[in-house]
Amino acid sequence: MRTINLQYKSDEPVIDLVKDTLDKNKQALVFVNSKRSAEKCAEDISRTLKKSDAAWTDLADKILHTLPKPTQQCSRLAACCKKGAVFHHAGLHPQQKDIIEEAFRKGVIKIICCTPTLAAGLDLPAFRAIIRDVKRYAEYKGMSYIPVLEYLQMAGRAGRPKFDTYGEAIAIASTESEATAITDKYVNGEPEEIYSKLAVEPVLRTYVLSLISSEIIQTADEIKEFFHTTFWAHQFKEVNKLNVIIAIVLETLIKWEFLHKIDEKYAATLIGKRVAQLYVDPFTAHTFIEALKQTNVTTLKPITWIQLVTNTLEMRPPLRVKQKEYDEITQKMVAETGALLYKEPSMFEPEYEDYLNSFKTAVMLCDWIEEKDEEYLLQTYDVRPGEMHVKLKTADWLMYALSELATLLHQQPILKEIVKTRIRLQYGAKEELLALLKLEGIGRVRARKLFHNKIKDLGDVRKESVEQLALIVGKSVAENIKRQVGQNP
DNA sequence: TCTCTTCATTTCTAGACAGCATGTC
DNA sequence: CTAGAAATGAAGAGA
Repeated sequence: MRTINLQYKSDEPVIDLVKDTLDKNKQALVFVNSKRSAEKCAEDISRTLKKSDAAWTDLADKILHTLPKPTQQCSRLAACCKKGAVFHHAGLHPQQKDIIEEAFRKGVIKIICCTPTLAAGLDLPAFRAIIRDVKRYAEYKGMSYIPVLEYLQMAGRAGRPKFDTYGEAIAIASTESEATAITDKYVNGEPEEIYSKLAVEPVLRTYVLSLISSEIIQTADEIKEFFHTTFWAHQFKEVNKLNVIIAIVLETLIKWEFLHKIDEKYAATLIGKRVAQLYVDPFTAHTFIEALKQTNVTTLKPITWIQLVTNTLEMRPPLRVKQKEYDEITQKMVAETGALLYKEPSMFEPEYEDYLNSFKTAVMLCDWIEEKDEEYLLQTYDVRPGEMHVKLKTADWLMYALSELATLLHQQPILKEIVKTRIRLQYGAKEELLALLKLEGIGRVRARKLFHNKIKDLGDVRKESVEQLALIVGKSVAENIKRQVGQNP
C-alpha cells in the first residue's frame, strides 16, 4: 500500500479521486453495487467536469442512435459521455457497450462507473480501480460483503501493463471500522473456495442425461466414477451426498422417460436423446412435454407459449413484480388464466411470488411482440435494452426447443403457432408483419413502414414499383427485396 | 391565498455469467 | 435483512 496525497478534499471521495486521476491524465474505473448507482455516479461526476471534446460529442451521438428511438437510458448515457465519463452495466445495449469499451481502450473516455460486470468479463485495464461499494444487496441477507474473489477481480483492473508501471486499486470506506474490515477481508484475506457449477442439481441433470445419451457412460458405477473425478467432487467433500443426488437424478430421468434401464445399463430414449441435444434442463423439457400433451383443452395464444418459456430455470431471474404493480399483474393473470398452461399455485405457496414474476416476464414479452418500443418497456417494466437482449436470446433458444418437442410429439397444428410466436419474438413484431419479415434486410421497423404504405405481403412487393418502394425503405433495400421476390429491379 | 423552494420523513428497491440449437406448412 | 435514491409531506419564503 502507498499513500496518495489528494489536493481535493470534499465529502465525496469518488469525485476527488476522479479529479485527481484526470489531472494526472489517467483513466479510472469506478465500481458500484447497482445499475442505478452506476448511472447516478456517472452523472454526478460528469456534472463536475467542465471540459468538452469533439470526440466525446461524436460518441454521444453514436450512443444516442444505436436504437431507432433512444430510450431515457440512452439519453442519460449520451449526456454523460459528452463530458467524458460514462456508466456501464448489463442493461446497456450490446452495441453501446462496444462503443464504450473501445473508446476506453483508446483512451478517449477517461472514467467509467460500472457494476462488477466489467471486472469479470472483459479485459479493460485502467490506471485506477476505485471500488466504491464493497457491499451489495443479497436476498435474505440485506447488504453484505461481496466475495473476496470479486474484489480481487475489480482490483485486478488497476494498471495498464503497456502504459503504467503500476496501478492503484482504491477501496472506499465510510468509517474506520469499515476500513479495517476491508483490509482484513480483502487486502490480507484469503479468497474463498470456488465451488464448481456442477453443484447445482439442474446442471447435474443435464450432464447425466447428456453423458448417457452420448454413450460415454452407461452404468451407475461409471456415472459415480465420472463425477467423483471431476472438480466438483473435489470441492464437495461429502461423497455420500453426491451419490444420493446422482441416484435421485437417475430416478427422475427414468420417470420422465428420458432414460431407460436394461440390465444395469442406462440408455437414452428417443426423446431423451433429443432433449440432450437441445441442451435444455431435462426438467424444463419435461414440463414442456406435459404442457404440449394437454393443449387441446385451452385457448391458445402467444402468451401460452411465452409463459411456458418464461416459467423455466433457464429464464431466471424473472422480472420482479413491484409493490405498485402487484394488483395489476394479478388481474392480468386472472384474465389470461384460460390461455395459460401452467396454472397458478395457491397464493399461500412460496412459489406464488415466483410464478407472478415469471408471468410478468411473459407479459413484457407479449408487449414486445405487440411492437412496443424499448423506451416503453423500460418505463413500464424496468427492463433495459441489454437485459431485453439476453431475455430474448434465451427465450428464442427455449422456443426452439419447444418447437422441436412439438414436432417429436406430432403436434403439427401447435407447432405452427409456436413457430409463429418464435419469429415474432425474434423481431418484436405483430403477426400481420410475418410475411414481410421473411425478406432479408427487413426487420420490424421497415416491415411496419411497408405495411403502413399498404404493402402487406410478398405479392404486394411484387406489384409495387421499385421507385415507390425506394421511397419507403431506400433504394438499395428496395432493389434487394425486389430481387428476393424473383424480379429484376 | 397561491406557488415555488427547501428540508425532513417515509417508502421502495437492489449484480451478473455460461451453456447451446436449426430449418418452414 | 441494509443502504441509498426517490417519493411524499410539511414547513417556509416570496409575490
